[in-house]
Amino acid sequence: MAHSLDDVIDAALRVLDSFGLEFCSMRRIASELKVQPSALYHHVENKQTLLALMADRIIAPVEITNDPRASCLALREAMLQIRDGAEVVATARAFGLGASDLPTALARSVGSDEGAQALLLYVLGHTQATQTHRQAVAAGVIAADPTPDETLARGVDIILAGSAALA
Amino acid sequence: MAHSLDDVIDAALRVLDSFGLEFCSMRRIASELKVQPSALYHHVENKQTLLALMADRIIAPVEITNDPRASCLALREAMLQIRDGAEVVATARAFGLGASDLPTALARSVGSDEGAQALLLYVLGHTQATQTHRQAVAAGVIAADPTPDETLARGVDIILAGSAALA
DNA sequence: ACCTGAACACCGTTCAAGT
DNA sequence: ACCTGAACACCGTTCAAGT
Repeated sequence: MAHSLDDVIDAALRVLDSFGLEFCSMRRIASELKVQPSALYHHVENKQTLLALMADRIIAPVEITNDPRASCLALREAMLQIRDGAEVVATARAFGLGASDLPTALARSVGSDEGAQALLLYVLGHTQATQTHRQAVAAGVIAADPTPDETLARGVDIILAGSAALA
Repeated sequence: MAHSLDDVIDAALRVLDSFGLEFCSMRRIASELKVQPSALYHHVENKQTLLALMADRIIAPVEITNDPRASCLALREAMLQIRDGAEVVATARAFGLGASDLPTALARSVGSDEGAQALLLYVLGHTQATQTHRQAVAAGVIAADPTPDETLARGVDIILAGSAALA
């Protein structure tokens, strides 16, 4: 049966979660769908746009409310649901693709554009560090950290306090 | 004449600046040195460690002083000297390689670890955005921004104010 | 509309062998 | 110590052609 764009994105996210971004190739996604690699290009222009669509799907469940602190924690949770989720979202964002309403929505609830940007970059970077650290632990390369990774909230509070002070 | 590790890093940075990270392959670096690709593996274990060495070289000129604001601006300047410089430093850092003393030095002058991490992630992300934006302008994909990119200082000030407030 | 098959121009890395 | 030559197991993307 013929596949849809959504099927492609689903398959891509499955491959991502199973093998990681490094091995999330067009060819693997195609074989996950039991289809030739060239078939993917009927649904998607290139790999970059597929990655942007994946990023959008990853952050889809996060609601940006009036509470920027809660929004940041929700963003983190959403990205942690899938392997290399933060890296995918960060790269898509770095290339100016996808997730473009998220920073503007954050800016509204923070007050300043720079505060919102700092907040977003901090959450992305911090969560990315969390995920690479977890993978290193899982691979046995490193020992599990005694302190949990709930330092995120503190960083968020710092940026929010600074935004309020320089409003 | 036989090449040294430094020659390899030099050639890699030359290829990076000319073609960008996307095309900075081991094979191109080798051909820049007029050498077979396999020859590189005599100097470097794999591509990742070479990237970390490149990152270290890029940020080598930045001095971390007691003035975190000046340190951040210096870091930005250093990364802007070379094409995709911020991306190289960010990726190397994300993988836990290279540039590892920089955040600790920053933390000393900021007070809190979270403040230093937020500062670093902000500078890396902001500078990366600057560079991709500039490349988009150079490629004619987008019009030059009317406002210059000196919003970095404001974001830095926000994070510093927050760090001081929550000390 | 959706896909196949084949091709093009690449990758990173390994390894025996040369000097 | 430093490098060559050849190979292995991959990439992303294009394009004519099929149904």
